Amino acid sequence: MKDNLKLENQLCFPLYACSKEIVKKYKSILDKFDLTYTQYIVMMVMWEEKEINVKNLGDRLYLDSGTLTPVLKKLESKNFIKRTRSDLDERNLKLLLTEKGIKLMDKVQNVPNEIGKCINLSKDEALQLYKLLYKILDNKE
Amino acid sequence: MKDNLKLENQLCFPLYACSKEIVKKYKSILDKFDLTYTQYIVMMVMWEEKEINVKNLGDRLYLDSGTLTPVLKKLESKNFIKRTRSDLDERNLKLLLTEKGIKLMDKVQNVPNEIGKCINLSKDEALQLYKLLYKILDNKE
DNA sequence: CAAAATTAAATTGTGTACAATGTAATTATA
DNA sequence: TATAATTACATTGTACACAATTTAATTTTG
Repeated sequence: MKDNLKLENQLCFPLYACSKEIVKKYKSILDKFDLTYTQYIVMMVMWEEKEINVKNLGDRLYLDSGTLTPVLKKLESKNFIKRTRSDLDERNLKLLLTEKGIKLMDKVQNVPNEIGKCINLSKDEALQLYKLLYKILDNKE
Repeated sequence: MKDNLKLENQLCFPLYACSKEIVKKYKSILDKFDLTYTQYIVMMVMWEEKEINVKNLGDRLYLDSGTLTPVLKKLESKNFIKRTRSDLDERNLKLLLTEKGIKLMDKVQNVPNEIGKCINLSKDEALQLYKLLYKILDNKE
């Protein structure tokens, strides 16, 4: 058997496995805030943008409406966001933070720190990794 | 707003996004072999091991029986593997390659190469990334 | 040795992901 | 300006992914 099909020689497998393991870690941390990882990254964009439509949100998160629609409905049912159609263009769904959604930001302040503790990389290594990942991502557009 | 909750300052988000984008790329390449990405990495382990049980397969792939059972049934229905209980310990499900499963290895020889072309990293950068990812993974055990 | 504990898979329920398609609103064009 | 093309979002169908539970087989222990 040639080595090129061995799992240990793949670059993509550790990427896939690592992503899953870290999302799993997030789950254990986010549970107490009644958030999933996907809901959490949606909220991160909301805290930055205050107002955004599904299309632009999807562009930021590399997700499409098929994934986002149910997630956004869930976040609305939890009263973290509000969903209303734009007046200017009724195709656009305007996403807005609620009071509860704004308050959530304070509550999760320590999440990035907690996650950081689970990843045993030095500051320099983390930065290296960050740059390599964005180099791949930027190429895919 | 503090910067610690900005999406662009997270290390985990590009990991998550990158993983998804690459799996998507795999999908387009693996389609012609009637394989999904998950089925493909299961087959990679099978080609290496010839025979393995679900538990050990899951340890290799960071997947549990809840995920693997339906994937393995699918691979069996496509005649790539055979599933039989072990004689020595009936709790163990013995996974074996079929003739068709062995032949599949030749057909996908070029997949790693095709994927490589989608990732614009130098050999050195790819190795760096590989090491950083396994450093995180090894810590999670 | 019999009951308890452990182990391996399977099952169930929830939540993504994404391709493909559908629908309604808006924009471009003949 | 009516129709065609495009756009934004929702829906449908398929395939993971994982926590929690169940079931059956094996091992440990009192």
